[in-house]
Amino acid sequence: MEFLNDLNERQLEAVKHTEGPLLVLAGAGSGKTRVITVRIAYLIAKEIAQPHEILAVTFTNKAAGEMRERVNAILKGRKLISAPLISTFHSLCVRILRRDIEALEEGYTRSFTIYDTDDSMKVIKACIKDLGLDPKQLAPRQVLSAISASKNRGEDHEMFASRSDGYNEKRASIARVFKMYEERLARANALDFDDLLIKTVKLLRKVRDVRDKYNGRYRYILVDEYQDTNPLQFALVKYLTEKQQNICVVGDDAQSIYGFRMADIRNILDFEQHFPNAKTVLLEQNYRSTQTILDVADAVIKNNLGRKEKKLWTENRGGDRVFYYQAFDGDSEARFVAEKIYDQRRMNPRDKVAVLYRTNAQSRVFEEALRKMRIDYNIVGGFSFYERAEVKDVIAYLKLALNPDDDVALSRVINTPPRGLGKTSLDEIARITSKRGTSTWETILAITDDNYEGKIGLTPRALNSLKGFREIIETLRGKVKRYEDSDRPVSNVVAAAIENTGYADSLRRENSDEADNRLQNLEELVNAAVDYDSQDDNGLRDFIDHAALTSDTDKFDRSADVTLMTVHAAKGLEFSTVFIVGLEDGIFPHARSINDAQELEEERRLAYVAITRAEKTLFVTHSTRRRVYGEEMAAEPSQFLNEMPLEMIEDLTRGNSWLSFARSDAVKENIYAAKALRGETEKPKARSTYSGKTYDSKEAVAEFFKNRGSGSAETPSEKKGPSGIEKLKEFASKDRKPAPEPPKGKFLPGVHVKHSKYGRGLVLRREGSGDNVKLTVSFPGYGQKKLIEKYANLEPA
DNA sequence: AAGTAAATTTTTTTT
DNA sequence: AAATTTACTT
Repeated sequence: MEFLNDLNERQLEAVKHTEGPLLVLAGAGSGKTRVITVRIAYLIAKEIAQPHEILAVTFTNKAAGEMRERVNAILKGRKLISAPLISTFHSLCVRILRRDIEALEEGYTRSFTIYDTDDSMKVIKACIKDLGLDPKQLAPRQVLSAISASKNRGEDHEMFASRSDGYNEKRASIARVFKMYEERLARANALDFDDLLIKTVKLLRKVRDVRDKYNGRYRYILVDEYQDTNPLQFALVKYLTEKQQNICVVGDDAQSIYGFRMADIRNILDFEQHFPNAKTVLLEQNYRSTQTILDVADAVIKNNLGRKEKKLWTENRGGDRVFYYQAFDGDSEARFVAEKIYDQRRMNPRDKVAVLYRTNAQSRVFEEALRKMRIDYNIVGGFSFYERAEVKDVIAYLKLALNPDDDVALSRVINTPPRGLGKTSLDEIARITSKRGTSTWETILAITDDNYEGKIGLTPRALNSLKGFREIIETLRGKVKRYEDSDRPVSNVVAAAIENTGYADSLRRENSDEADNRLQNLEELVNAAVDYDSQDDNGLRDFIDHAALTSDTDKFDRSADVTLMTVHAAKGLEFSTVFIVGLEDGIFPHARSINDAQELEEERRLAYVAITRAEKTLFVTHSTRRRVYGEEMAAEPSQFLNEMPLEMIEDLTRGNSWLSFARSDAVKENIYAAKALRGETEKPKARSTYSGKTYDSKEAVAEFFKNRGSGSAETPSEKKGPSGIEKLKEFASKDRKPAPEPPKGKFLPGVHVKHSKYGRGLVLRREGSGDNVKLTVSFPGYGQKKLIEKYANLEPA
């Protein structure tokens, strides 16, 4: 068993402890995936378990795929009769439900449809409308996330309603939507992402036979990224391991970054209580990064309270300092990154580079800069292939063929391509449907029947179109059956859904570049289907499930030289060189997390994840101005930059930067200010709730913007002159299209003001004119406030 | 009914 | 700035 040789003692301990519950607390880069994969291989090679008796669960398809690959690599050469099941939580649930959901006796059948977030949103919107509620007051987005959060806590709509009776009108409205949403999903034989888990847990809880079956089937269960499990996933694991207790979980509490999806860090912290007699193995040796990078990461994460103490160490030598750059604006930040990548690629062509940002919206400028420099890059996230409208349309036809009660799919394609069934006709069909209380498809069947008795407010032409649509779907359904046992069950039907529904013809008639492009995408979909036919002998059903459960983060290509992605998407990956960009207050940490201590800690863990992705070289950048919603706003450095040890940072900014100011003698002499810069003056209690800029808490430090008379990041040093802000403006007018001349003597973005209640703050944004001027001002300790200039009584500060 | 222009909103993070 | 929704033509 030579594959055990390159494990350290701790890792070996984790691999060999096969019986009973095992918790592996694995720090970043400590060989977590290696432990899981080797453990699987060990179980098989030692014949402790048959391959098919092993279940490994991950969160992403990407992780599952990689794990599968690595297990295969270790075991290559051995003839195996079966394979371990390595799956995501959601695919595992689909697999179980496709077999056994009918045992739940809730009316769901095995041909249920999966609704993705988009589909769910459509149902929510329809519910809000049909209940006569105002979508302005009850944002569908909010409703959806409230419902999802509730579901993930393990509640149903009745529990939600019972927690909300009485005074809270909004909650009561949400409860009504919740109820209707559930009814509609049930009627459509559809499950949303949360339901996949909920129904599986329910099934295992209620039906003894089913629970026994899966308990018997999977004798060894492994869970990756256990710190990201939510209560439902925990329940699932608990039920699946009930009998044998051979559960091995691997995770790192410092990398818990899915709180917004109800992930509960206590699952990992309390593992020993949940599973008595659990053994715990701590992996602290890091094989990925330099000591410098680990020290920086550690300095940042130390600011979180309540975590399992864990100190990573490495045998790797010190390494470079962390490179820092302050840019003038988003474009120059991107240009800097592109240039550095260019240099890096020339010096070390084999090294992989990643650009990590907080939100997907930040990717654009970096894409443009890289394209200008002719650097090939790969981008993870954003638009996925399966999210394209034309692909979703065709998939909707296929879903409809498998489950015609799927109302969302039906409404998507009933008039796509246009068949003369406009709003009026669709409203009438909806009216009859809600009167009958059936699915839309059944209404269509009824009213297109020549013997239909009821009143139909449809024009003969519309009714005729409807008959045509019915025809199309029924033909497609026939094809699914006909090709089921052929050797191309998927691609034949996919092709039919494109050609025989009038979809392709309609695109061809358009005769535009755009339409051509869409046709090409559909060709790609057919290709994917052909692939699918040749690889697995799974049917159309699996193909559709795959499309629903595969996400954009799954398309990471390890061979790409340069990858752009969010920090979330980067979890579990590693790169020689990492750029963490947009380290600004309000971006990273995100503005929505800044006023909540818990969420701020999650942002900090996110920063920790980002830093620890780097093997050799780490760049951190921020910009002093940033476009948000199309408007330029002043931006302050992220508090996470403050938390990094200044002596480990090398400033690459040309001219003065926030960092050079932070280190300047003037500040160093003022010990208090220096400490403030490092965030060390906060009272312990205020610490975790503190939301302002730490260096701003001392007046001397706040002078920063004023004092750096030598100009912006881009301007080489000059003699002291006008204020920094004026310099910035001057620079702006030279470098780019002349900005509209702002009114003089007013509170412009970038100036500090004084407010009677909130004290000193920085103007971020100014909108409107005359008496209607609205200002967005950031007050340390109070967060961002929107003020009407006329009434706010601000003074220059 | 369908296409276009105007207005409005949007950004966390993801299975 | 871009995308989505609504209002308004034809």
